[in-house]
Amino acid sequence: MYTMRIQSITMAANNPCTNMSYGSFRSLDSPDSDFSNQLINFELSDIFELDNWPVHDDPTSVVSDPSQYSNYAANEVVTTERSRSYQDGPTNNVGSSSEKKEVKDKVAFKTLSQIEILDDGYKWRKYGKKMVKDSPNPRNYYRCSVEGCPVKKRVERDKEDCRYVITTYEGVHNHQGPSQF
DNA sequence: CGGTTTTGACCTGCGC
DNA sequence: GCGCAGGTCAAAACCG
Repeated sequence: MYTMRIQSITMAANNPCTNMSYGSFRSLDSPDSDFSNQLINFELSDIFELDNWPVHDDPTSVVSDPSQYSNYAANEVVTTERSRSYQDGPTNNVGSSSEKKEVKDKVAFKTLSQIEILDDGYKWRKYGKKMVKDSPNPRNYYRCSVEGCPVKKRVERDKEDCRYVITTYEGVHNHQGPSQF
């Protein structure tokens, strides 16, 4: 589990057809972390699908061309939790054949936005809403509308600063995004 | 009329 | 075992 506040996101080598995009975070905080104040390179498709790229302060100005995200300034908290190490490769198939709990790829980010439903390019269906214990704001649960797609997301307002919306994606889309190139 | 939202009930995991 | 909290289900309502 890594948590960091992003100073900037730089993308390079976009290929919308393959979702194989690379970029880097520059972290602002996490002083205890190795990530502090250094660039973290990642394969974009590891963390979120291209069409899940966070919408920034002005959600009405969603950029449809991923190349325009290059050097996009941000101030978001990104938390990733992954079931497998991409450095090690997808070889961890030995040992307990049936894991009791399947840990899925998970990424959360905080966005300054007046609206909670940010258009990330996918079609979502709401399936639940809950009040959470230590927050005055309800948490909304969404599932990808595409049949068979396991991706879910949770959306809630930041309890500390309700100007922010916290979005958590879980899982990886098993289909092309609705915006076919 | 079909897809989406709403919302109370139900399920499950966890701490005590 | 019990209670709590988070997550999901599903029927009814809603909407284009």
